[in-house]
Amino acid sequence: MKIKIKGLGEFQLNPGLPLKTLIPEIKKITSQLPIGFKHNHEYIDWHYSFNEKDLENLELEPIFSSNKEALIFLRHTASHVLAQAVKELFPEAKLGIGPPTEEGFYYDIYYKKPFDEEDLKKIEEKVKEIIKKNLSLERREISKEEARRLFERLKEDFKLELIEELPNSKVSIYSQENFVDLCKGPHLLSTGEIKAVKLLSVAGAYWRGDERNPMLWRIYGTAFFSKEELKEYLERLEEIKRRDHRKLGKELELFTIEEDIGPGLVIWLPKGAIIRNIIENFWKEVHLKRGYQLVYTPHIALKDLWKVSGHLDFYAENMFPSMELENRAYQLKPMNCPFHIYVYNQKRRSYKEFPIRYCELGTVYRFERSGVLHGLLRVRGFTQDDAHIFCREDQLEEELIQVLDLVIYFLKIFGFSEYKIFLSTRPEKFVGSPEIWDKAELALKKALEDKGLEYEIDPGEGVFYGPKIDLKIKDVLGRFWQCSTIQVDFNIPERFDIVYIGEDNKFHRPIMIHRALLGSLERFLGVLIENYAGAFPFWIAPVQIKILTITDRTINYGEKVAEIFKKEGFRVETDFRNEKLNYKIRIAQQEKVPYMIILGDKEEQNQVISVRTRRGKVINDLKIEEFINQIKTENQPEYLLNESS
RNA sequence: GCCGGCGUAGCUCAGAGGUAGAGCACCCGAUUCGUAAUCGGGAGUGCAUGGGUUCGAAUCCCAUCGCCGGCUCCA
Repeated sequence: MKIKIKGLGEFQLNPGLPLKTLIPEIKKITSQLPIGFKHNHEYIDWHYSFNEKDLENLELEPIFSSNKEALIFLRHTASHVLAQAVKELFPEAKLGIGPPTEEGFYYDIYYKKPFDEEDLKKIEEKVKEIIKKNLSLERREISKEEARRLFERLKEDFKLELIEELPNSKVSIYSQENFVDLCKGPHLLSTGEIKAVKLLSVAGAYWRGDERNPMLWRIYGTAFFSKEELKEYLERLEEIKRRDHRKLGKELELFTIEEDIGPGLVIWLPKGAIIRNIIENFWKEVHLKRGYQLVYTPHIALKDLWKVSGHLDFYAENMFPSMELENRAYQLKPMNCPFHIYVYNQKRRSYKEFPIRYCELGTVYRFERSGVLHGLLRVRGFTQDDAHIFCREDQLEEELIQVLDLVIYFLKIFGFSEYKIFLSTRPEKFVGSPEIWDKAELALKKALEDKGLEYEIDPGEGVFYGPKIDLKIKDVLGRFWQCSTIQVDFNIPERFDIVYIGEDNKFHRPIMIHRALLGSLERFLGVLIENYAGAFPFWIAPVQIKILTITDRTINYGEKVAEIFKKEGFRVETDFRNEKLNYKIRIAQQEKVPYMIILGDKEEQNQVISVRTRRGKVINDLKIEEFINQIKTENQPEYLLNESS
């Protein structure tokens, strides 16, 4: 039978024989063997064999080591090597699952005691030994019955559980040396193809992610086709550590989370608060321009409000418990929506008024389990850049498009031009009828398609009152963060029975869109800190200019210059201390101040300034007005947008 | 919440049963020095909190709180 390989031609392959029997033949054509293949979105490795029926019209797409997908083969095999190493060192260990991931691979393994650093070291050595032996892998398809017997003999309880859930009557197993694992592949030809591997950490993980199940030990590692790539990856990890917003937040005095105040509760220090203030002002300005109306609402409300809204039925586990006063129960707000309903309800609404857009930087409190808190990215009190849009059904799509437009505008301003978009559909616990949900989901879909945005469906991940679009933004290091969310809601308007008078003089129910563009200011600022590595663009830098004197003689001139810049509205600090210039530059550099103005006798004589940027560029003898003009443009939020386009 | 690790001056960290230390920051003094750390001096912590073991605990044990890495969950 013939088999086609894209770009390499046709080959004679006998049914039942693995692809790797073709290697001598293929080597005649190319010196570079593919790592594996792809067919109809499925990965196929050299160990696959086909029957006659499979082979009809089969054309494989080769995957070479330069292709990102080749890493899946590599890392999957690396995880098997890891499992083999653990089994050799700890024969009683029981294997869970061991898949490749975005960045590497892991294997979940049950053992009577946790693996510590020492164990990890030993395991890594063993892994390297196994790689060095360059063991060939084998793939076999066996019946479920046979698999059951095999893994019973091996006492692999978790594998037995997996076998029972596999849909086909046959399952595949991969082996190397005396190690065998239930696995659908794909894998490398042999362990020696793993050129660089490193085990990174161990952590507990529930079997199948369910907290009712026993806990296994998850060993994380990563692997590459070359040592250089591994080195690059490890350097990237270092870079991530350097950019950690918790570390930078402390160093740059942006915010603090104090044990005495409470976990997940943020204090904005002056330097962080000014950034937040600048962003908030910009945000308000843009919203007012785009037809939103600004409102303010309280932080607590009577418990009954949350009964009506459905939060107490569907969201209670995320809410702080209520407090009683004068026989009435109050509730700290986890969302702003019910309040905006009351803004809407201030008067009888006409169809002519729509769309009505209320926005608020609303601070909400949500109870998050202690183990999930993480710096600014996951907190218990946060301020959403929230808005609720009330509109008619015929306006829904247009409004959604405008919201998408606005969110893309905001993200661009902050340097985020890439994102992943998810459409989250109806969850298990929901309010309203399935028909209404379908309608809402369709509206979101249409808006995305109108804008030509690609998206993935996230089944069952909607909020209890409606489906949503989430945007995950990609930062400079290629990591994704969820910030923006756009939600359609047909339900809460119904629960609060809000209406408007239509053209037909009858009551109608408006539709509500909930949306947060930056998400929460806390999380967004956390992401911003990491994205800019603390070196904020000029318009949001807490200190924009630092004035450094060379000797005490120029302090007077320094004060004069500082005054000029302050009067122009720039955020200026001075360092007139009796220290060497080098020292002052070093400090300003560490504070990541965009511009240092350096003043000595020469500058004073000519009434000019010397400027040093935080990137080390020096411009001597600048006229003050000239520099002011330059930084005035740079002080605009849209400055970077225009620069890059 | 669960699993593992950690918790020493404002910050970064050393000390691992014999009574607490370094660098930076801070205060004082000298120096007035042109693009990433000038020199000298001084003050400051009783080791997250509570309990226990011991002649003696920052060091060992237990509990609580918090943080870190994961699991689960989310803006």
